Amino acid sequence: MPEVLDHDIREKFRRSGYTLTSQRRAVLEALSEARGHPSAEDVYLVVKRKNPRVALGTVYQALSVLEEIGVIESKHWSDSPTRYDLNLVPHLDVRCVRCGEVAEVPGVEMGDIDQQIQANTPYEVTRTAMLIEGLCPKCSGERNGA
Amino acid sequence: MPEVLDHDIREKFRRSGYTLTSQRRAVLEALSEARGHPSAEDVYLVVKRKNPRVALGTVYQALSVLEEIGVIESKHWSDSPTRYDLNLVPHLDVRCVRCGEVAEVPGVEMGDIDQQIQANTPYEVTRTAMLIEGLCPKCSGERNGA
DNA sequence: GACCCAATCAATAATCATTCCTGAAACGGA
DNA sequence: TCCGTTTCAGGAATGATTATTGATTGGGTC
Ligand SMILES: [Mn+2]
Ligand SMILES: [Mn+2]
Ligand SMILES: [Zn+2]
Ligand SMILES: [Zn+2]
Repeated sequence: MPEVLDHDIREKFRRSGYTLTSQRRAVLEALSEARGHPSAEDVYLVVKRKNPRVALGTVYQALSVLEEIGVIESKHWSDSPTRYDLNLVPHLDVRCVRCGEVAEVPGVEMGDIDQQIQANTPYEVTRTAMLIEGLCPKCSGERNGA
Repeated sequence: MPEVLDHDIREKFRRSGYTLTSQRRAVLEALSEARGHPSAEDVYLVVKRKNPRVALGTVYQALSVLEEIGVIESKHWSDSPTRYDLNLVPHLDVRCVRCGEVAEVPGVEMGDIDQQIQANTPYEVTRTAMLIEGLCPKCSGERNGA
């Protein structure tokens, strides 16, 4: 198991005032095990394997705290529960509309889109995100096969 | 009232095989009246003013049909019900995280982002969208005033 | 104009992700 | 150890959306 709880994470907890409880640690570990982009439910199932007493609500709370202090990120697709991501480096993710699998899309240059957006609206822009849907190779192949 | 039911729309109904019922026409009209980016509930309230018998479920059904045949578009933000838009020209919209108001963001050049995305994933990309959140001028001003 | 059939509708129940609530437990400092 | 605060587990509640179902409608046919 990689060193999930590095200095950076401990520091973010310290600065935020939140305590690093065993449940929050467990959620963090589950998130790094389930190397994909798990939903709250997915995380819950992993956490429960080691500690059957945790409730789904607790996982939601923990995820919310972790996101608030900037340790994880959430991504939202319509027609799907929220997915969580340990990868804090800005990047794009694509979700298969058929099976739900999420994969990263590296190497896309977004350029100055964010500045362009801010320059063209009187709103104070607080968040921008690229939403990508598609068919994964497996589902794309099965479309009229299997 | 502008000519909402232009040739284009009638033609899309004809080609799809769906019939242009009074309820669907009412939803379309409500959508063009509520010149913003109304939710299904918003549309429902407008429709109900003229025909109190329509049910919310009917509005959802009508919106779904209208989107399917390409007469309207839906946009999704987390923490908000789906918004519907008569403006079919590709464009960006920003939503105020405080009051929920949606406004268009003109003049942003997305460049070849979509091609870049498709070139960098084995997925067959079926949809991309830019999600923008912010504070509208009014809410931004009130942040530490009013 | 009466009749027929398929499409559509209204009303309501069900679903599902997420949040809220409550009393109990754990933690940290005086 | 005692106290106040934070966190937790469990379960109920919420809110948007979808599914179900039986009734209604409307357009074509005789
Ligand atoms: Mn990712
Ligand atoms: Mn718009
Ligand atoms: Zn797939
Ligand atoms: Zn606002």
